[in-house]
Amino acid sequence: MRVRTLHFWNVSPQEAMAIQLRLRSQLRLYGTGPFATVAGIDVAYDKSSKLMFAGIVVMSGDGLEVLDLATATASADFPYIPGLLSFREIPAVIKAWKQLKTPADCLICDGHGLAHPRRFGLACHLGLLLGLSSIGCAKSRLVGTYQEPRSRRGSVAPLLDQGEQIGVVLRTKDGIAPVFVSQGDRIDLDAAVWTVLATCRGYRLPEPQRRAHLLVTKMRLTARP
DNA sequence: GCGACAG
DNA sequence: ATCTTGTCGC
Repeated sequence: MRVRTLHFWNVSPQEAMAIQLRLRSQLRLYGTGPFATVAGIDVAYDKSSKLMFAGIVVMSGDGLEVLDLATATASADFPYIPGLLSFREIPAVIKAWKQLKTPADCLICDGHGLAHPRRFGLACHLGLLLGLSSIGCAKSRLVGTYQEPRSRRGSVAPLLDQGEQIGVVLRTKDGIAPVFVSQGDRIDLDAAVWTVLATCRGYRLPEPQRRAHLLVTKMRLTARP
C-alpha cells in the first residue's frame, strides 16, 4: 500500500488549521465509476489511557465479501477538537492501512468530507493521502443546516452551509436516524450517495464501516489489562 | 458572554 | 469517543 509521505501530524491546532486550508486546493473531487472494492474505517478509544484502535475492512463491491482487514494501535496525542479530527485519527489509520494486502478503490470514512468548516474533513484528508476515492459518512452534523429527510430508505435532504450544498442527509434505513454523506476526494456527491446506499445491508451504516466499527470495538475490549 | 461542536 | 440496564420493536 502506497502512502504519500506527509509527516506533519505532530503540529499544534493552529498549524493544523493552516495545513487544512493549504491541502484544500489539492482536492480532485471528480466523479469515479463503480468501485471493485470498498473499504470502511473506524477508530475506537480506551477511556483509561491514550490508546486508540484503528480498523479497516475491505469488501468486494459486488458481493460485499470481506477481502482483507487490518488493525493498528496508536497513542492519541492530538486532542479532539471539532474540525480537526483528522489530526487525531489519521496516524492510527495510516498505520493500519500499511498492513493491508488488498488495495481498496474507495474508502468510506467515519466522519465528514466536504461537510466541514474549511471544507476539508477527515475523508478529504484520507483520500488525498492514500490517493483514492473517499466518502465522508458521519453519524451526526458538524456544520450546515438541513430539513429532516423523509423516513424511507433512500430519502435525502441537502446539507447547506454558507449558501452552498456541502453534502446530503441520507436515510439508509426506514425510520432510522439518517447519516451525513459528503464528498471526500476523487468522487462526486451522487457517486458517494450511491456507494453508501449500495453497501448498506439492513443496517444504518454501510457494511464496510459497520464491520470496521465492530472490529475496533472488540479491540478496545480485548487489548486491555 | 452564550451556544455549537465529526469522533 | 466513553460511562451503562433494561427495554421496546421487528
